[in-house]
Amino acid sequence: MGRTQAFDTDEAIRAARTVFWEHGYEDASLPDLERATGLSRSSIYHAFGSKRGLFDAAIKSYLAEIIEPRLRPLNAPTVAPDAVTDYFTGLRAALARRDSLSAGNGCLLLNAAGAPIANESAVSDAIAGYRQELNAALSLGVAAHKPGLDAVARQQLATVLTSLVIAAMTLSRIDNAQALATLDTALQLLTD
Amino acid sequence: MGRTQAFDTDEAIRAARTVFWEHGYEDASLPDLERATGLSRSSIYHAFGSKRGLFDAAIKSYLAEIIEPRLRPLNAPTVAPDAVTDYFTGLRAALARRDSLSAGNGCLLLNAAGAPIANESAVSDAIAGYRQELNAALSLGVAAHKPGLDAVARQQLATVLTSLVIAAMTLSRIDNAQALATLDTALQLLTD
DNA sequence: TATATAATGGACTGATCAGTTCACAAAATG
DNA sequence: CATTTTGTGAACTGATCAGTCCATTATATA
Repeated sequence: MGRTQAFDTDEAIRAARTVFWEHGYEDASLPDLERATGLSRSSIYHAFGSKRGLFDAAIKSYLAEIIEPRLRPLNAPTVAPDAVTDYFTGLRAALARRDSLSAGNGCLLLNAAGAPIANESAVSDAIAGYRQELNAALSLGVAAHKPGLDAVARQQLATVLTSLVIAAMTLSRIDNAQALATLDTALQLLTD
Repeated sequence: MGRTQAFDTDEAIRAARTVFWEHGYEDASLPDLERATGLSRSSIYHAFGSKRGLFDAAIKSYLAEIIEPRLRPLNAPTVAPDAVTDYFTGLRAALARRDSLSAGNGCLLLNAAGAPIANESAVSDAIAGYRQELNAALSLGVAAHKPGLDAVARQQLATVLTSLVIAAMTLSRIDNAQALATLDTALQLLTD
């Protein structure tokens, strides 16, 4: 029996995820990733096969640990009436904390949407899937928050809210105030 | 008196603009730019100083030739009631033409928002300014389309429409159908 | 403790990057 | 037609890139 792996795989992925989040895929260099993970190049290649393999793992980690927890109340068996507004106030708070990764770097997935890596179908599928899931979750949240709405109006509002999220995350890097104002608009729409 | 410049500067910028639009700033290589413009490296550096200088020129060209013409009816001294809906049907048509640069590559500026080049303040200022102008123009269009709306509701609708545009452009690379559906939602909101 | 197994660090590869330099070609004036 | 001014292409520079490879180190078992 040989030695066992010294580092924690998930921890390494989290460290790499932060690098990709801050720099994007193409601008994240292997020295950057080595530094952040504390692993040497050969260990990275042994464990993940390639930079792409590590990025794919980072995407899965991002979905599971960043996106999914925030959407969980909206996907619960019974959805609280305030779950949608809670989602937006929570996201707003994250963007308002100027030192947070979300405030400074927006969304790992959406940032990739405009980059060359988005030409890889595995990546673009992940982004498109994320948008779909966000929309579906917000639609459930809207249904719980405004039970009187018919299906068409509910879907329309869900699409609007989804787009407000996407726009806010896109803008957060560029203009924090505009990003916060965008989320405030979402909250206004829900309290009208 | 020496010889005069043989190539058309604006034409060269347009060619470079297409390269940046398709590849983004960091992934557009100088050989790519040489090929597209038909200029040699030294001519590019002589005329534009650097890759960044050429990119800045491409941004200005994009704003002047792509963005501004589409917003012009919304910024006219008197705005037609249908100017907003025309804006969205026009943008939708561009995204529906699958071979168009917008359909395949979204927005040159918004793509840059998630890239490392967005850390340059000149670039992020241009993107933030574009979003502001889009919002202001759409607000004027909303005012002409729904004169009865009070200022708060008008600004709220303008922010929603702005975000729908941003989301649609962000998605166009990834999922054309979702991008078109996003713009359809904008048209629904305006005809309600 | 001997041995097998796997993690690891560092040197290396070939490609590509943005940017520089320079000798030469082209054209507008006198 | 000679001279001056400037545009231009190709070769070059040093840095950095992702990825490979191998000798060495560490550790879990028998």
